[in-house]
Amino acid sequence: MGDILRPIGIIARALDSISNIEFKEVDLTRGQYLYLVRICENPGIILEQLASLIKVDKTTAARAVQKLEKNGMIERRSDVTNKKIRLIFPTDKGREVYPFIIRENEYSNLVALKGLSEEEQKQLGDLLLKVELNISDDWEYVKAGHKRNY
Amino acid sequence: MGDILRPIGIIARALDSISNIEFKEVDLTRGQYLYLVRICENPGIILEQLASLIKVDKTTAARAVQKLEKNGMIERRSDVTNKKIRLIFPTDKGREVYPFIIRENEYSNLVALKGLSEEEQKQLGDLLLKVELNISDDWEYVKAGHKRNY
DNA sequence: ATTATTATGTTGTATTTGCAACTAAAATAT
DNA sequence: ATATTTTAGTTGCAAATACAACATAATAAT
Repeated sequence: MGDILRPIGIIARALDSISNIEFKEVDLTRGQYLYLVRICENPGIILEQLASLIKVDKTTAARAVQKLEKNGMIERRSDVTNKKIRLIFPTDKGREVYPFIIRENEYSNLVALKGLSEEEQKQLGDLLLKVELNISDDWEYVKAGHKRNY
Repeated sequence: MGDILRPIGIIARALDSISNIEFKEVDLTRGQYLYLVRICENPGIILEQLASLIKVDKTTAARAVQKLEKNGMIERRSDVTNKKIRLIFPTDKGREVYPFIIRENEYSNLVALKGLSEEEQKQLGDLLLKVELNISDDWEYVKAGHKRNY
């Protein structure tokens, strides 16, 4: 069976590295674009959902969101029915940055898929979604402190 | 055109997160397994090659290698013909850890590919290699300080 | 109704990551 | 032969990341 972990890691690091360099132009520091796009697309999302969506530790997400708030990109509102949760929304400033992120991501996607047929692109996307589903469970399991046996 | 950046990022973070937790058992701190496997498979590799292979900043690789050296996992030897480079080799201790890393990675790979047919697995692997090639050039380009226009 | 458990979020601390700037050897150009 | 550029590696700093431990609200169990 072929290994997919390594190419996936390589591609992910390369893309993330490129994005982080390019998003300095819109005053986003390392990693922040990840959170901001999700918040723009899911206004009212809560922290734990956000962390789970991105697959990042919740304390990392917490500090990223704190920083986005401090920089005026997002704002948090308390819920009326649930005093514990804090709903996260993009501000106007955050919404202005959003198209820039999308444009960059679309371009990187274009570069990544260069030379693949329409059919191949679709296959790749479909297969990656399956892999994402497969691995998500193990991530939650291991993060929750459980031990996989193999 | 479907987006592949997001699933790839999600999968990569999830897998890396799992690995980092599981490799504490063999006294590897975050990220170190990445370097150690490559060094074991390419004994005598130099730092810049290693960084480029993994797609990580060379200063990050430098510090990871320093730490692996301090912990007795790898050793560095100077080259006779080239005074500038330092060849990196695994130690016996490093070589002992290697099979553990491989076993964990193979298991994660298995989980990731669950439910995919042999044919699909092969396709996915082939397509990812193409994507890796596509994006590698842009990574080198942007890391070298150049600006992409899109 | 009270207790136990889970869900959501935060802070302390240690470590990793990477950009900037630098040194020096090697390779290339003049 | 000398000067220039590229290659390889390092250190200073600032920031991100995540584990541990915690607080408290919400939910479930008794």
